[in-house]
Amino acid sequence: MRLRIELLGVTKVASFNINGVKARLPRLLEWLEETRPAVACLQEIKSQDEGFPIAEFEKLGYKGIWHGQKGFNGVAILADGEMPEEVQRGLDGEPEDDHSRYLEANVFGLRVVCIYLPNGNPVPGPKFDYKLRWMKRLRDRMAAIRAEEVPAIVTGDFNVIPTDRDVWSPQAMASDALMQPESRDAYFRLLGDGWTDAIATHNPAGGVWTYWDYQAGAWQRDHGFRIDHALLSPELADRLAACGVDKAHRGREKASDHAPVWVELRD
DNA sequence: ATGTCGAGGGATCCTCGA
Repeated sequence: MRLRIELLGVTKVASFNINGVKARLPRLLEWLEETRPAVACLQEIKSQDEGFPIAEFEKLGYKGIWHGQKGFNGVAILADGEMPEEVQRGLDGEPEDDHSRYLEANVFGLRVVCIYLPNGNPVPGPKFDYKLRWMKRLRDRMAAIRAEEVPAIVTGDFNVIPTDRDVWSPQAMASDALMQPESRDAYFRLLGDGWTDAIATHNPAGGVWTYWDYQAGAWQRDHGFRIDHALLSPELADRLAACGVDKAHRGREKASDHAPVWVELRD
């Protein structure tokens, strides 16, 4: 019998852009066993629904829901010993949008939203326009969740570098969609609506990265930035006990280009 | 200036997306 996390008085919710669930499976299973989050939100599973290896997670005691598609994108929510109750998949407002980037569920008394926000490069262009429209649609949905006054967390790969303190070199990234003023404005509008950026709150000086490119020796040089976030509703913000980045997992063999982020919420 | 992955289609490489 595993030590139940409830005994510790906290619920750990983690997010991990895994960059391919099949390619990453050994690393992902090892991360779940070592860090044992109550809830794990996954992005970029890059798998169709029928190819998602749920049986491997069930062996570790996790249950889950997922929203995949062929080739790229795809999100999932796993929970330790409890089946997430799905609330919504996909965002309203653009019926022709067939990207699998949004999954929302109730689990462990929390509303958990797992997102993979569009990258938006190159700028300008249709992909950047899509990113900004998607952020508007996300804001609308998050406002509706706020109105429900439930303890809620929106976590995942936001593909937004919030401030210059969140990137190793603002100059090197200046033309990137991740830190355009429009991207940042849309992100800070979410915070202005009452959501708390957990990692930023606990690390006001910045310098925390969640992503290091595979190219140009970015990991070895610590050329990273912070784009994976956990946003807490007012009902949850006061319950934030700790948060962090599992940075060491980025340095392992066959690692994702992202490191997991996590929060611990007092019960 | 450049440096890498993962998936998919169709082929022992190319394209796309990041």
